[in-house]
Parts: sequence; structure tokens; C-alpha cells
Amino acid sequence: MDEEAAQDQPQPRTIEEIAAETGVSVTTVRLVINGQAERYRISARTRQTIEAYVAKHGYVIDHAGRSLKLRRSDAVGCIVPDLANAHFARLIAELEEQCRGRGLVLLAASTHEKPERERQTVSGLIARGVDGIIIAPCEQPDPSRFVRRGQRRVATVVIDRAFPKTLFPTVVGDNEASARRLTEQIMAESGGDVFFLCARPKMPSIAARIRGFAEALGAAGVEARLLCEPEEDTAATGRRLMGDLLATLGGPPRSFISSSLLILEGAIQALSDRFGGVPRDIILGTFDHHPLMELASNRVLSVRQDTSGLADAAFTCLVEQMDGHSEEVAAGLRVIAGTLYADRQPI
Amino acid sequence: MDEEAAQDQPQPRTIEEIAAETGVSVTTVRLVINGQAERYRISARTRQTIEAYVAKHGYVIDHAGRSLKLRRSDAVGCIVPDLANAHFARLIAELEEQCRGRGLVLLAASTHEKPERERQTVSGLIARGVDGIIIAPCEQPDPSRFVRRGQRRVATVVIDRAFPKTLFPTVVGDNEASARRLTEQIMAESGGDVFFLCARPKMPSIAARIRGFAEALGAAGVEARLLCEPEEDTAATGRRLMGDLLATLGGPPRSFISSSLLILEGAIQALSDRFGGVPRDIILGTFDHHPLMELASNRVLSVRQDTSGLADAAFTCLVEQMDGHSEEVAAGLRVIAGTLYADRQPI
DNA sequence: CTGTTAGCGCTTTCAG
DNA sequence: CTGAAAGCGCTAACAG
Repeated sequence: MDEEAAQDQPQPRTIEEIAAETGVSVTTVRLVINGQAERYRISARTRQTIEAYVAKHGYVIDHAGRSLKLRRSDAVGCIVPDLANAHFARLIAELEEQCRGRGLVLLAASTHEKPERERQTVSGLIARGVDGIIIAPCEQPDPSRFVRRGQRRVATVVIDRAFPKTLFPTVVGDNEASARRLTEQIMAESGGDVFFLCARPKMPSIAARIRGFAEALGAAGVEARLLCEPEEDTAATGRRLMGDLLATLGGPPRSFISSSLLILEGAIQALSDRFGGVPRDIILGTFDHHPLMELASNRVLSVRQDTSGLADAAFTCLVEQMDGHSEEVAAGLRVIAGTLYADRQPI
Repeated sequence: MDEEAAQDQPQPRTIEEIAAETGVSVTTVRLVINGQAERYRISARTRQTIEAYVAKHGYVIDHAGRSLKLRRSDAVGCIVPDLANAHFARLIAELEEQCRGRGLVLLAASTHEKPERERQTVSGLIARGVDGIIIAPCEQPDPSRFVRRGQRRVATVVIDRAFPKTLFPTVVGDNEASARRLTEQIMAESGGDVFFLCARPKMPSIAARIRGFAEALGAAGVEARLLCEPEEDTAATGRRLMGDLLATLGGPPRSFISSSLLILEGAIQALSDRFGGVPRDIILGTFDHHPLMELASNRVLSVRQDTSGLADAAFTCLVEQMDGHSEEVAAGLRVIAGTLYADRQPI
């Protein structure tokens, strides 16, 4: 009924219009609309008048006006290197869920690892008035860029990548420890014969994995077996690195670890090109678990990051800052443990 | 230098403040800031004064005020069933890129296939004042929900799922034709022994695939070999469907097609449980290509949707409506062809 | 060429 | 319990 009526009548209106139509003041209307009727003891009669009118015509608040007045948008920005990347996509999905729970909306943006683009994106989001930013940065973020209108810094949390100077609250996976465990396990299973194919070794998350890898090798007295590409984290890189490795070894390695899914894809291509498929006895090690890895008949050791743990921690931290009546939030590092899986089982 | 100065001075200011400080009017300031100095022939002197001031102190526009006045947010909302799903994540990534190119920002939201949530999300985004909505809906979208303030309908394009009544401009993949080609190819390679495991057969995209599958089977005079689950598109479903199939056949099928990556994952699990891996001679057919499928030693026939083509078409259509000085945009259907791949080669 | 002014819709004192 | 009025920052007439 009401639904029907709403379609005929002029659509949702402003508070002011509702006030005019119902013959009360905007304050009164606003009070009942915002559910504060009780608190201000609006008379039941006027209250019902208003509620009836709204039920009939509908009303949706205009956030633009609200934002302008409140200097608050109830929006948070999330900046990641690549929205299509499975890891970041999951992160975004979790964060959007959290946002929804608190009536916030999520602005998603990508940088493609370009620092300049990242800076512009940050400024852009701040100009949009976001109340908070969650960022997986491609460079050490500069706090002075996270301020608006001389106000204090916009709530910010860095996720996934811990740059040396932790100037912001930061939430990351336990890359170093995971890498160490993964490497140890692989060495145990492969007899110590393991290589690490990686791109962008300067990225803090990758650097941590390299450290973990090196520690495990060092503890076992094995020399470093690292193949690196400074920049391009692409399948093409993975292909090239694996190609190099095959050329060097003259045959397939017993096992290898790839620093990202893209590198793994490339490595698979190189192996397929050479052997018509991935030799079944190669042990695969990876940090970005994907269910399709089960397609391989190979032994797969993978670290599954606790994506939802990361998102939860990051969001909680963000909200603390946003609600923050407290002055400063500590710019600490929060590490979320991942889990090592062998094929489909956690070990 | 300027950078340095900017850090000492009070941060970015309002147009009004800049006007006061530089001793000119807000109009003048606005004109030069918006790059319309030429057009209104602002004198070089005042112009330089302003530019110098801005260069020194910086200025970022406040979108809240702008939105309120212009009734336009330069934001578009994108609503998909699941942001973590590879297909939608790619779509989101492409769309964000497009948005960026036009100075728009992207609000991302998910529905998890819940109609009620979808409706709320639409209303929410409209209340936020988005200028456009791109939606992969889980139900026939109701145009009356896409209006704001009695104004005409917010620019909207439906993507990925063509419901029977095409009330909005709609951009989808060529699911039916792709499915037919895929099925024909698989039958040619497997001797006609092919099954289709699918979830949510009522979804228009899935329904189209089922039609294509049935057509190919019909043309070859083979009976329907469809295993369906009405709702849950999950790995658990895929596992169950494959389990049922194995029980029925008493052994692995020669080939099967899965309606989604999740179904494929589940099917793989069921096969692994039963045979300790995916029997190598099974031919895999799928609609959501993923590079990791190369891990399989199996023959893989997959339809790769032209994600960026979909995104381009959808965005173009959206922009037409947003800029639309023309009255109505035709609510037509735009079909984007996918490509059939055998292993890594298009065929 | 430049300045003044009136709102956009909302919230928030401050008065009744 | 309810109303009036100011103002958030921006833009777009309209005057000079």
C-alpha cells in the first residue's frame, strides 16, 4: 500500500519540505527522523504525523548536506596496488563488509605500484572527505599528505606492507616467520633443494619473506638460492625467472617458492613450455593460496594469510582513530599470523 | 621549496580564505583555480597572485560543498554479488580505471546474492548521491528504486546478468553462444560424454549457459546431463554435485563443465577425495578462466570472458547517460563475445 | 575583467 | 516540547 502510494506521490523530499507539508519545524522533523523523538519528548501526535508522512512519501537523507555541515562523510577509502589481485580483492571484500556494518561506504582505488599515482589518490580521497584511509602502499607513506584542512590527520592504517619507519598504525601478515616455516618444510621434503623466485624484493612484505627464506637456508647451511626481479611482478617475470633457473640447472628444480601468484603462473608457463606440463615431483611453495592449486598433482605447500584477520585488525584500528576522542593512536605494528598448509591440510 | 613552505604554513584553505588573503573575490579565485582564467580574461597580475598563493599553501577542493551545490558527486557506485570473486574483482578493477580517467571515484559494494541487501545498497548509494550505478544484480532490478529526489532516474547500467525484462541498458557476455561452442568442443574431444555441474540455474547468466549446453547436446542427440543446485554457488556445492555424479557413474566422467570457479573447486575436491587427485584424462570445461588452471595436467577448455570489454561497454554506456543531454537512453542489451581457449591457446 | 549574493540540505545552538 | 536562524564550502547568476 505505502509502496504503491510512494510511487504516485512526488518522490522523497527534504527535511524542510516535510516540515512545511506537516506544518511543524525542521528541528522537530529531524528529531523524529533521527529517532530522537523519545529523548526530546516530541508529542506522540506530531510524531505520528511525521512518521505517517515519511512512511507514505519516503525520505532518504542527503549526505552531501550532512557532510558539509558535519565535516564527515561516513566514507572510507581503501587504496591497494591492484583491485583484481586475489589477495587485495579479498581484503577489499572483508573491509566492505566491516564498513557496511558501521554504516560506512567504501571507496576503492588502485595504484598499480606507482608512487605518484598513489599520492594523487590519497589527496583525491581526502578531498572527497573520507573519514579514514586503509592503504597498502607502494612507498613509505608521508604523514603530511594525510591531513585535511589543517585539521588533524585523517584516520589512517597501513596494511600488508610495513615500511621501515612505521609512522602509521600498521597491520601485516607474519611474512618472515611464515617464510621460514615454509622453507623449512620444503627443505625437509625436498632434501634442501629449494629456490625462491621473487619480484619486487624491496617491498617490505617480500623483503620479510626473503629474510625468512634466508634464515631457513642459513640454519641448514645451504647457500642462498634466490632469483629476483627488482620491479615487474608479472607472469612474464615468473616465466623468465624460471627459464633462467632451468637453464642454470639444466633441468627442473626439486622445489621452488614463488613470491606471488603471478610469479607462480609464469613459472608454470615456463615449465609447461619446457616439459609439456609441470613435472609432478616438483614441490610448489607459495604465499598466496588459491583453491585451484589443488588442480596440481604436485605437492603444494602454501601459506594462507589470514585475510579476514588482517581486515578485522585494520578496520578496528581505523575505527579507533575515527572515534578517537583520545589524542593520538600509537603507530605500532600489528602482525597477523598465517597458516602453513600442505595440500589441503594445515600443518 | 614550495613543498617545504607548504608544510610550515597553515594547510590548504577554502576558496573564500584564498580570496581574503589575496584581496580578490571568490569568483576570481574560483575562475583561476578551475583553469578558466583565460576564458574570462582574468588579468595576468591577479592571476599570478592567486597561483602563487595556491602553489605556496596548496588547495584541495572540498567536494562536499561542491556536491551540495551541483547536485552531483562525481562518484559512481558498483554493486556486485561478491567483491572477492575473481570475475567481479576484475570488473571492479577495470571500472575503477575508467572512473579515474574521468575524475570519478568508485564506491564498491557487495550483495552476496541477497535481494534485500541489494535494495538497501542501491538506496544507500543513491542517498550518497552517486551519479551512476553499475550493478550485477541478483534480482530483476526495479527502476523505481533508482530515482533520487523526484529527479529523473540515476544513470544505471546492468552488467553480467540480463534479466528477462531489460528495463536498463545491459551489458553481458555471450553466455549462450560460448556455452554452445564450449560444449561442442568438449563433446568432440570426449566423444560426447559431458556433464554440466551448476549452481543457481535461475541466474540469467547461468540460464544462458545451460541453454547453450542443451543446444549443443540436442544437436548431437545426447540426453541432458545437467546437475543443478538451485542456490548455493559454493565449493561445497561443487563437491556434492561431483560426489553425486561419481556415485551415479560409478567412476569419473570423461569430461565436465562447471558453472563457476567455486563449483570447479568443489568438484576438484571430490575427485581428489575419491581418486587422490584429478584423473588426468578428464577434460575440464569452465567459464571463468584462471591462470592457475594451467597447473592441471588435464586438458582444459575454458571460455574467457572479455572482462575489459564488458567494463568498457558498461562504463561508456553509463557516461552517455550521465552526460545525457538526450532524454532517454535505450534500455538495450549489449552482448560482448568471449573467447574459447584450449589450454593456453585461443581456438 | 571582477565583486556580491543567494542558496544547495543538513545540523546545531539558542530561544521560546 | 518546538521553532528560528546561522552557516558548512561551493557555484552561478547578476551587477557593475
